[in-house]
Amino acid sequence: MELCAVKCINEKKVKETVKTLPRQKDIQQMADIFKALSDPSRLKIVLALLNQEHCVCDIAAICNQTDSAISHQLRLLRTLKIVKNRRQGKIIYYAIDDDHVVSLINMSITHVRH
Amino acid sequence: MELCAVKCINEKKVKETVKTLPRQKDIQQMADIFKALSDPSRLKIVLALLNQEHCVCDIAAICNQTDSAISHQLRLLRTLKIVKNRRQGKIIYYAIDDDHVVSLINMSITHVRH
DNA sequence: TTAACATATGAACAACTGCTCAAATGAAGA
DNA sequence: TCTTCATTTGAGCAGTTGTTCATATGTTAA
Repeated sequence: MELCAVKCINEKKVKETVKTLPRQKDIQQMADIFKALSDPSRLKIVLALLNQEHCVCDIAAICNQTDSAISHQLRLLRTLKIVKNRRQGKIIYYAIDDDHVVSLINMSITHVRH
Repeated sequence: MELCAVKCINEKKVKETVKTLPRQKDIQQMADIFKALSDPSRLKIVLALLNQEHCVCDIAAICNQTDSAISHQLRLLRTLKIVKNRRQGKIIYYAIDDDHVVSLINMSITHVRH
């Protein structure tokens, strides 16, 4: 049914730029990583693990949150393969599992510090 | 009223890591930048502007969205100083205004491409 | 003026997010 | 076995987010 058609101001520029865009799938994947780091409490968890591995209840202490809240966030981070865990008896230790995320965070730290 | 106290497993590690954390204000600011890039349609806008400046309705064409939706997103990106705009008659051109964000995005592009 | 056009804005709303609470796992020691 | 402890899970919810729609603003040309 296509109506309208005449609307876009600079069709040439539009086509040029469209060519340079990543595939939608890749854009989604990039957004997913950024989203994982977009919540302050979740970012704080990742920042904490940047220093060294920690068990869930230590992370909760560091972040001033309940174990449950932390566990929910860790699950999300695990799904995105940003963190990994290992069990040692009753305790489960979490650590960073993605070097690219480390780079992203370090870059954003230097950004904040001008 | 402080109760509990005995709970944390490794108080030494906790204190160590707490020392390494950025200030809460900085964590919030980092999260804000990541949040700006965490929505696929907003990220697509920034990716488009990475190539060259565009007017609102061109961006809408590139992103397959209404002018209004794009305008709302651009306002948010402007508030965060990620994009800037200049007027030329009726038309308003938007462009990237933050080099750090460019670096972040380029890094995440190489990430997605392994 | 007036009309046409590009963009911005505000309200409304469905979808999503992060937290809490209660209950379930699963491992270790008594 | 039973109990304790660290962690996980699911439901429920308040708060937030992205979009749409209708309307407003501001610029240009007639």
